[in-house]
Amino acid sequence: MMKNTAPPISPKVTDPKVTDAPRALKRSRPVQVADQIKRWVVERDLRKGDKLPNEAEMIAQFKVSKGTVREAMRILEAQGLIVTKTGPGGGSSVGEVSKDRAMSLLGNYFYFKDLSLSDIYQIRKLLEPEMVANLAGHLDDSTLAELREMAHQYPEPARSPEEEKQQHISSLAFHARLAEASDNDLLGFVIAFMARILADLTVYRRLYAAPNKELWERGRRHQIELVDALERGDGPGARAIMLSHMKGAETMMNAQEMRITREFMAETPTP
Amino acid sequence: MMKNTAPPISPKVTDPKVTDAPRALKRSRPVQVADQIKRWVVERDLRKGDKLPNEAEMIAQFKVSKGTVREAMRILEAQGLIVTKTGPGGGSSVGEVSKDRAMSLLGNYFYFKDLSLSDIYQIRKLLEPEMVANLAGHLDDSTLAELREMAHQYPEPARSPEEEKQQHISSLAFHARLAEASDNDLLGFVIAFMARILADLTVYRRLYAAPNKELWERGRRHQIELVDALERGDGPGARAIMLSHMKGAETMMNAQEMRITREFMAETPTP
DNA sequence: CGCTTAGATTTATTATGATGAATTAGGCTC
DNA sequence: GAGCCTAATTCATCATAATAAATCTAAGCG
Repeated sequence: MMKNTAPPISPKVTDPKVTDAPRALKRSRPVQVADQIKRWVVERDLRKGDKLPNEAEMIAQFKVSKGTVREAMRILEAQGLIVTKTGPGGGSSVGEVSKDRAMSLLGNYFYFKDLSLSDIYQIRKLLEPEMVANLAGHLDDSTLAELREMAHQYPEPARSPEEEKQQHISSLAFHARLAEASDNDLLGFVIAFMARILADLTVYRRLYAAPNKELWERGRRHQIELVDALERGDGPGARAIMLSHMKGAETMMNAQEMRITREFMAETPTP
Repeated sequence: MMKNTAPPISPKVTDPKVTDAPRALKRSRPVQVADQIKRWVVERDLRKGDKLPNEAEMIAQFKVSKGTVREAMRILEAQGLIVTKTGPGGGSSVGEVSKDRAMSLLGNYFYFKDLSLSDIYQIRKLLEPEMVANLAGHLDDSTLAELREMAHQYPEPARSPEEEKQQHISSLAFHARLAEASDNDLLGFVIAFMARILADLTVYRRLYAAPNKELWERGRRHQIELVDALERGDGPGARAIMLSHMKGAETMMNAQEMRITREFMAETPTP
């Protein structure tokens, strides 16, 4: 598609090559080159795995030095848009942005923002029930089995703070797994992102629920009932269970007054 | 400025051959350096504006060449974590990630994801009513005035497709402005992000509502009533109006079956 | 005295070329 | 034909030098 010559997209981005003389915007050359490569990719509708020209060609194409090209590549690589390999058949190619990287980059933004737990739970209470209502009856057997296993992973209440923490993280992984199955990618992403923030809080700030046996037991029962409801396609039931679960979790967390992790999110190296 | 003396941070210059850790990842040197700088920043709890060592010091610190340091800087810059200036007193400093950049980076992720309009509206219907309920009674006069002006900007139905488009974008800007005022940064961000996606769709794909006079008039009335409700602190009323508005907007959009923009989100150069 | 501006200084930016490392493809041996 | 070895290709890193941009200093001018 989009085969013809004229680019149909409005170039509100100040093209530094075209408008070079009068309005030299103070974007560095590597950034300009990176932008040009982005446009180049979009215009050709390249997809994951499609290859880009090699370094030498780029140098010739853009009339810049090798260092500049390399810096441009690093920019694109940092954004997850390309991957680069050495050797014959190597070079740079289009790489789809991983969910992990997207969450890390977004996490960097909220590093400066001081999110509160109630901020997060306000959204969780809205989104997670909706998501499971969508999911009911739409999960395949292997996913259901996986969820069921996660729900049953800790049959007993925690006996140590460390175990408590593990259970909390495991519970968040349960939610992240649900999010992964969502048909609505944006909904799933936001939910998974919140789960990750909470997990990071748990790890870095030793945030975990006070060892309240009753609340914990109810949380576990919720997970199991939820999987049941999902399996039998009971959307409203799943929604209700999740809402109840969110309220319970919020109660547990609210005991902890806590601010968002002051740590740039590390990218988990999963190539 | 910076206490001189010994290099304070562990300069575990990982010689690519001698990686002490068993999980020796094949991360390139620029990436390693970038990671170390990130750690360095976090450990000192540096904030926006705090300065990093200059190039020469980094070269000495990390025992790498100039080019490697520059590539590392470009990585951090691409993520919005640092800004660099030339000249005396220049160099690199910590820069907080702008909302615009965060949205662009996240948009790159969804570039590959084919979001649908119904995906977006499913979430809007949940989040936007909640947000305005929070906002009621919490807006200062200038914000209210600003919103009111936006709501009144187009007193007449559009007479041309181009005007229609402008009105649609203006309406989205109204929602983005609301999101900006949200106390809940995450909630505000998600809503602003969706508004931006829809705006990009409008611009790039000529997506705008069919010129339905009645629906448009209702949308406009909604905005005005909403500002009124916000001003008098009527949370439930604001919520109801927004929900109704979202349903109306969804109806308009659903006429268009449309997929998300196939365009990397351009960063608007707003320093 | 105050303002302007020419120059010096600091710092990043770009360029060039040489050497090294990683990976694959193809050929060679058995 | 399987497995190893060599060679070719491509990026990765380093080193050096020249350039450009921003700021500071202070001389010069009115």
